[in-house]
This record gives sequence, C-alpha cells and structure tokens, in this order.
Amino acid sequence: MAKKKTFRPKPRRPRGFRDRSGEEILAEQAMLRRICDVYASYGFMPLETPAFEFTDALGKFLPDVDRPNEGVFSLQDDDEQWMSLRYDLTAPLARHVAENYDALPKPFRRYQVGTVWRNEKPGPGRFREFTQCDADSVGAPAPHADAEAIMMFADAIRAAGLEDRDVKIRVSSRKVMSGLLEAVGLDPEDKGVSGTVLRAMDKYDRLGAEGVRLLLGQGRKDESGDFTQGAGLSDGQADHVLAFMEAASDDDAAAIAQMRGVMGGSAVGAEGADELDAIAETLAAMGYASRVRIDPSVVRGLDYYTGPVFEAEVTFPVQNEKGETVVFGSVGSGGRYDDLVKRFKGVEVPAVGCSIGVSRLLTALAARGEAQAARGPVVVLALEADRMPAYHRMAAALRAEGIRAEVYLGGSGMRAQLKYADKRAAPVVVIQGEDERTQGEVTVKDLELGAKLSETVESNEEWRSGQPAQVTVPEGELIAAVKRALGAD
RNA sequence: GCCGCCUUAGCUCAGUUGGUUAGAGCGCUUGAUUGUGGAUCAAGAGGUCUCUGGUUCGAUUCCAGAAGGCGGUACCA
Repeated sequence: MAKKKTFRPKPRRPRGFRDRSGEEILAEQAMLRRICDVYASYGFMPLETPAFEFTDALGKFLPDVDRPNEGVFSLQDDDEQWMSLRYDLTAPLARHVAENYDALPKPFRRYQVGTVWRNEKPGPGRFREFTQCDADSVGAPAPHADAEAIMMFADAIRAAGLEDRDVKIRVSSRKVMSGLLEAVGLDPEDKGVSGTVLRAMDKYDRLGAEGVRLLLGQGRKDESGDFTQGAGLSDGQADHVLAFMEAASDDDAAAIAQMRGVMGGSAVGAEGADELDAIAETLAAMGYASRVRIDPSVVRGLDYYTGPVFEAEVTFPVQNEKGETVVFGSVGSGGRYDDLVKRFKGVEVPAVGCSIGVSRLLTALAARGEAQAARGPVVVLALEADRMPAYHRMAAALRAEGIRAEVYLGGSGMRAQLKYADKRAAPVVVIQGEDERTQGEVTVKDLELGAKLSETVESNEEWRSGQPAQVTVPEGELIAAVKRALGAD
C-alpha cells in the first residue's frame, strides 16, 4: 500500500532577498528619520509612488525587443502590458512630474523613501531588494541646484551616522567626461568605445593607473583569471585619459584647471568645467570644501546623468562575517538628469537629486560594530494562571505611561520567564507572585543593573540570596518604581 | 555571465588513508535552586554527513553533474 507523501516545501528565500530582524528595522527607521529630517529641513516634501510602474514609463524595454531589460523584475498585467518593479526612485519621479506637470510648483522638490528591486547578482552589502532615500529638485537648472544637492547630501550622510573622516564625497561631471572623450577623438554618444572608456575610468580607485591603462588598451586579466576586453585605445589616447584622471587634487580649482587643459577646446567640456567651478565656489563659501572633492574618477553607471555627478564611499574597511575585507560600493550618489522628464513631455526639464542607499549604509555601519542592541519591552511575569487580568492591567498601566510593556504569554515557569525576558533584552521585569499579592505588593527587577552587578558576584548562593537590583513596593508605586529602574541605566 | 573556494548537529568546525555505534565547542532542554536572568556542575535532545548519478561487496569519504553559499570579476539599464 503506497503511502501518500505530504508535500513539505523547503523554507528558503530567493537569492539576494533577506529577512530583517527587529533590531535592523529599528536601526533603519532611526536612520531614515534622521536623513528625511535633513531633506525636510531644506524644504523638500515627501512623496510616495507605487512599487510597480509600466515598463515603458521606466524606459526599461530592451532596444528593438518586445521584452523588458533583464535587470528589472517584470511581469505582464492581464491586458498583456509589461509592468516592472521600480529599480530606483528617480524614474518614477520623472513619471509623476510629467503626469502632474501643470499642477506642480516648479521647481518641484520632493523626498522619498522606498524599497527598490534590481535583478542582479547580489554581493557584499548588495541585495536584490533594498531601501533608498532620495531627494530631488525638478525644474532647477545647474549649477546652483547641484551645489545645494551636494551640500544636502553631505548633511544627510552625516546625519545618517557617518562622521566626516568615515566618508569621501567626490564630484565630477558628465560634461567634462564628454569633453575628454572629444579631446581624445572619440564620440561621447558612441555607447561602445566611449562607454568602455568611462567604465575603465570608474575603476581608477580600485585598479589604479596601471589597471585603468590596461582596460583602456587591450584589456585586463583579473586575479581569478577572468579577462576583460579593453577599449582598444592607442597609447597616446590612454595617456591623455590618464592625464585627466591625475587631475585629482586637494585644490578643487587646480583640479578643474588641469581638466580644462587636458580637454583642449571642447565646448561641452568647458561648460562642464564652468559648472564645476561654480559648484566648488559655493561649497567653499558654505564651508563644505573639507567634505567634498572634485575628482575625475567619479563616473556613475546610470546613463541618464547629463551634468554633475557625485557619490559617497566609506573610507574604512568593511569586513564580512568571516572577517574578510570586502570590496564595498558607494553608499549614496546623485547627479543631474536634464532629459528624464523630456522622455514624457518633449520639453527639457532640468533636474538634480541624490539618493542614499540606506540598506548598504546600515551594512557598513554594522560591519564596523556600531549596531547597538535595542532595548526590549518591560515584561510582566505571569506566575498564577488565574491572575492574568491583573497582569494585563499592570502592562496596560505601563503602556499608558508610554512604556513598552508585555505580559509573558508562554507556558513556562518563573525561571524560564526570566530567561525569556533576558533574551528579549527587557530592561525590567515586573513580578507579582503569591507572596507579593497577599501583601498587596509588586517586585520590580532591573535586569540591566543586575547583569552589571553579576559580573562581580562569584557564587550562586551570593547571587541568589542577595536578590540584587530588585525592589518590592506597594502595588500603587509600580509605575514610579519601573520608571526609576528605567531611568537609572 | 566568467573564475576560484566552500557545503558534516541550531551555529562554528573537526573527522573517517572507503567498513558496522559520525565527534567537539558554543547554543538549546531539564535538574541541582516549591518563586529569580549570570557563573558552576550533572543529565538530555538534536544528523537522509546538500542533492542526483557513477565506481565498489560496501560511499559521508573516490569520480561526475546539479543546487545552494561565499568571494573576485563583468554587467548595473
């Protein structure tokens, strides 16, 4: 007789998707609040848009193919139209502005927190589902809105918990990159060779001048033996590009001047350099010069950028759980995208904004050991089965005072209940067993203080008999006693 | 996508030159303590040795493939 097998699915998650603990969520919420407070203080208003957008609105159809780009999660609605999960918050903003153009004040300034999805291979601090926190000004031309975006970005990064020495904010411009490409004799519009050159420049930090030279020329083989095809430039052209990269300097004006020299007579290049000069001037006047550098090695992948671009990287080494130091990407970026709304409206609407990768930033801070354990709720022990209403009353009274509190609802004894409270990181437990009840009293035990005291207590007998860090008070003084215990730490 | 490493208890990992009962530390449960989280001591639970196929009398161990994980690299619209 054949036994019927019960189907039991494996509990598992798709690659790059994570469950997140209560502590991580609280840390993220706190970080988001601090970042958004900065955005709001600059006059930005919040906006929410849906997780799904029509794929054509995101601009993510593959050229000449009736299918969405591989990098976005997509599905067909019941009318066969392709929809995709948003992969950033900028494309939905452009859609929103285009759709409500006449009613919106220009410039339109909004900030937005949201989950975004990218169908890519996950890496360290890199997921397929993560949170971004953006602020953008739509309808504000260069370079003043760019300078503001960069200053606000620096403020937001600082508010998020990164001190100035922990982060490097670098600024460049798509226009000076185009100027360089023209000077080298390439067509900036040519996505092939020019794209390869820009990607090589983007790796200057990681691979250094020699690595970039290989990528500009024939190609480069990495440690794992994988070969990357190069851009095929001549030695002279490569020298030219590297001279541009070496313009980086502590003196922004000098860096921009050298970039001008390398770009020769390019008109776009000169325009980009003028904008960078204006930005650098504002940053210096506002006291941001020590926190932000003009640096030609910033490229940024998104090809919708049209002017200044910037990004923030952490300067401390990030290690994974195995203790290996890991290649960690940027924690935030931004730039100018003057053509994004034009896709819908036909008219150019200048726009600039920034985005902070909150999930990655949290990963970086956690890797540095800055995750602090969150305090749990006060736990009211449940010692006598027929006294549950009284326990609930005590918890409710604490809540009414704004103190997080819960009644123990498991089925175990006192010892296990205390272990539970310990594991929950409860700061305080409230105990009313038969002894206290008959006296009209309640015991308030300070677990945090007790943990501290236990370090100096050797024997179990001493530990038990001393009953450290707990007080028994009349029922009416419960709230006051709990508050004392909470405040004492 | 390409390259490399890895996969044995909840976690971190040993181990079996192919042989019957696969181990440790930590964690977990219970007790020493009719009502007190730490420490100590004692007892206990927990494994299709990732999966599939091959070689073999016999595979957790050898071989091949797959899946998953980690890292690098590419891509990142």
